[in-house]
Amino acid sequence: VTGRPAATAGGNTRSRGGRPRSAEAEQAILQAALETLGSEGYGSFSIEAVAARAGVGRPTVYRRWPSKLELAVEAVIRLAPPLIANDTGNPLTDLRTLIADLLPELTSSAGGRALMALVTDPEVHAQFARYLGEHYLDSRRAVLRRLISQAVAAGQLPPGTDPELLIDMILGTITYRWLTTGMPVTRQAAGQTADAILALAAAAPTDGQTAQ
Amino acid sequence: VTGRPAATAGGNTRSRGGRPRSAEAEQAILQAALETLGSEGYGSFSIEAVAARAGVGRPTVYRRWPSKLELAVEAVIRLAPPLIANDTGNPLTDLRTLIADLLPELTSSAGGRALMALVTDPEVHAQFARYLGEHYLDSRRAVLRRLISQAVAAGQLPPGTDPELLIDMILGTITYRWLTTGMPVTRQAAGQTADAILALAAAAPTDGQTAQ
Amino acid sequence: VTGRPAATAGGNTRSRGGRPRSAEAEQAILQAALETLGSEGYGSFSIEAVAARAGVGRPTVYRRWPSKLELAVEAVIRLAPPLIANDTGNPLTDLRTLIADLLPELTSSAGGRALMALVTDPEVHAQFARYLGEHYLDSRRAVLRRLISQAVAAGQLPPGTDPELLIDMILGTITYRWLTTGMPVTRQAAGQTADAILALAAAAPTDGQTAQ
Amino acid sequence: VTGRPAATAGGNTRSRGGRPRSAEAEQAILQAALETLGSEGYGSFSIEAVAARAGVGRPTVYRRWPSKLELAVEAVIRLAPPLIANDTGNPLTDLRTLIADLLPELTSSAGGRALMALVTDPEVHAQFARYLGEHYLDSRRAVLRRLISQAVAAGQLPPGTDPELLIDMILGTITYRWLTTGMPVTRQAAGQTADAILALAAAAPTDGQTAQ
DNA sequence: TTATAAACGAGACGGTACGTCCTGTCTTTTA
DNA sequence: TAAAAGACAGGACGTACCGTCTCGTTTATAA
Repeated sequence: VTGRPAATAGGNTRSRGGRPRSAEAEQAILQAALETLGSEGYGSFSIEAVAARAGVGRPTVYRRWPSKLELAVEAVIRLAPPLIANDTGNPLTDLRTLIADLLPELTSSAGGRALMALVTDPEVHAQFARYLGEHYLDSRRAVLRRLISQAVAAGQLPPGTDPELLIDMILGTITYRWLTTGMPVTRQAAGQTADAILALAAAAPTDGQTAQ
Repeated sequence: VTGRPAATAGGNTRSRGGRPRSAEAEQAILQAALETLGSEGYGSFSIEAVAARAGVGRPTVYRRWPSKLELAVEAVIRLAPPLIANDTGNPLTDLRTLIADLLPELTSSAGGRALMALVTDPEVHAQFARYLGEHYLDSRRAVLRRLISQAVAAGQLPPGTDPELLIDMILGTITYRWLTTGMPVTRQAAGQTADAILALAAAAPTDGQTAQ
Repeated sequence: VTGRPAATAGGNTRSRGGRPRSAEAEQAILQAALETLGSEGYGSFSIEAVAARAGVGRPTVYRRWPSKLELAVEAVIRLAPPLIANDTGNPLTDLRTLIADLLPELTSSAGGRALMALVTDPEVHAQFARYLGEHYLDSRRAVLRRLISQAVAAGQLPPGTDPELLIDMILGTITYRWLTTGMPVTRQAAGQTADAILALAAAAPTDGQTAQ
Repeated sequence: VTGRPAATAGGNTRSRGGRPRSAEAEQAILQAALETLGSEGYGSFSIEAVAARAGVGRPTVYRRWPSKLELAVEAVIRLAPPLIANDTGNPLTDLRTLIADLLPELTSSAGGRALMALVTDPEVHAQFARYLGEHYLDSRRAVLRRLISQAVAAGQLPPGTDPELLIDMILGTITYRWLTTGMPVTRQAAGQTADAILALAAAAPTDGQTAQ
């Protein structure tokens, strides 16, 4: 893998004549892939099944994505809904609410479970962590980072707060609990954990360096 | 799955006659499974390959473990080395050192990567989170919990410290970073992250409730 | 194969001490073998199935018969009913009746089909033709041969009649038809064919040599 | 079995798209099957071995023939050489020569033994007797039937001769002897038996009915 | 317009692994 | 010391997908 997994998209390299690739087929494949991922999991996710569900020949899939891994990544990224924060005027509350909403949805919905399957799969992560970061995670972290900055500016978090560490702590802790206990992530549990971590961050000494 | 995945001998149920199962075969299978997991990853981990590497017939594997999932879990659990903490007299330092040693090894060694593959696989975690917890994770958490209690007793951490939350925060944060960045976990990075989180925990107000 | 396939029977070789072989087991195995042969055919005839049906361990079968071939032969031979001719005073009629009765039973009953499976299996026949002849076929041919001799003595068949050829012609023709058409052998069809061949034999010139 | 065992292309049914089946693969499989049948016998005849010998994937075999039985039948039928009679002007001699040549070859050559294995296997015969007859045996019987008709026309055999019975008698007798004695069928033995039976048939009274 | 080039669905190709069944051998306990 | 029970290494079974490769058809651009 070269860092850019799919030989798809672009659209600009319409080199010479011939029938162009069908946008309908592409959409149907991605949709079918996401549904299959959500219902079967990544382990039982087969190109054969995706092609069949999309009503498409197998080579039509391979023409676009060289392996089921690339396909799965693309499906999740392209079809994921954007992350949007409320704006109540209280950034810390907004952050807390966002987390409490995000994590349950991420660990239970079809697309969310598909994404978690990809993020937590060791083979995927070795090859696609950077790609996933650039095309998916970074933009979502930016939302959280902005809320944290606003909270610092509003005096709700100390000036020395490391936003990256705080993001990883909140998401990492909840995810880790989900992984190791297998219990579903409820809004309440996610909110409580976020609260506890934010409380710790808020109590950090102003002059101290929490930085890593 | 019934919570105890393998029908692999409590050893006591030698009900009636018949040749007993070969302990050598069992050991060879587990060893081969662990090596295969480490070198190939869980995705390309096949019972066929394990049986061949162990010099054993395929049915001999199936007799003990009904699927590759059960086999992989068992191999990791049974062959994992115990978690042992130093005792320098400073529990916080011991904890920091343990984390700085544990995580790099966990995310790079053969057995460690196999374990991470299992813990982070969504299908595994759904079926085996409880089993993994009881047979593997709980005993290891206990070591960390003990160190935290000692640190609280020594006044290094405030009395209200929630040990479970602290453990999840440290392990979760580092694991999450590893998963989302794909970068190897170095001793230094793990140590720094542990330091930062422990500093936050140490700075928490004594009378406040960090509890969840 | 040594000509005497089974290390069984005898009963006299109770050489040294120890638990004697169970006659019940032996009988149960032979009976189970015959039933299995009749219902499944020689192709799907497995030692495993025979042992299970007989309520016996697999090694108990192997201890007596080294392969399923030996077992099948033994089962057919030991459990086959004797061939008994009527005696109406007319040897040709007796012969005709015997054939008309024998062949349908041979090609439809459990034991009969088992025997046919053995006789007509090319691998069996190569290894066991002599053994089968000595222990089974020869004694049955003798009955037919006696009837033919009586018919010759009674002037119903010419003096030059070759009894062996006549037997092979009658049995061979009917068997061959059964094999190549797959149609069940009825009493009527067997009788008609026997009649036609006996008529040919009866019409042979007295002084001529039919001999082979 | 539907009477036509293989879904193996009348060749005309190229209904809808898709890569057509490889004629090379088909030929290689049939050839390999015939060789394996001849050298191993039907009992040890495995699809696995055939596929390997043909240099073909196992599913490629199963795609054409649902079981080893269908494959074996097809291999024998499709690759069998045609039966061709001499024409010396004396039909009875031609018939006698044909039999004396045919039977030894049938019971000793690779393809011949394969065919005998199929014809004499009780499971095969129950399912494929009609199919074998229509696609193989009938055309070969026609050659013999023609010779017999010529012999009748030439006065060498009586007018009432039943050609079917005569064919079954000759082939059945020789085959039966081969099966029950296990001795190889020599030209001489086959010729002598044919002579004896033809002599009986020739001596039948002209006005009598030998018919069945 | 008419080639031409490429995508399309369909499906066969050589393979690999699956999980099951049976083979013939070997232990172990029970009688 | 044989019997029953059952595990052993091995190997074939028939199935499901893999990723690649023809096919015959369809569809746009380029000549």
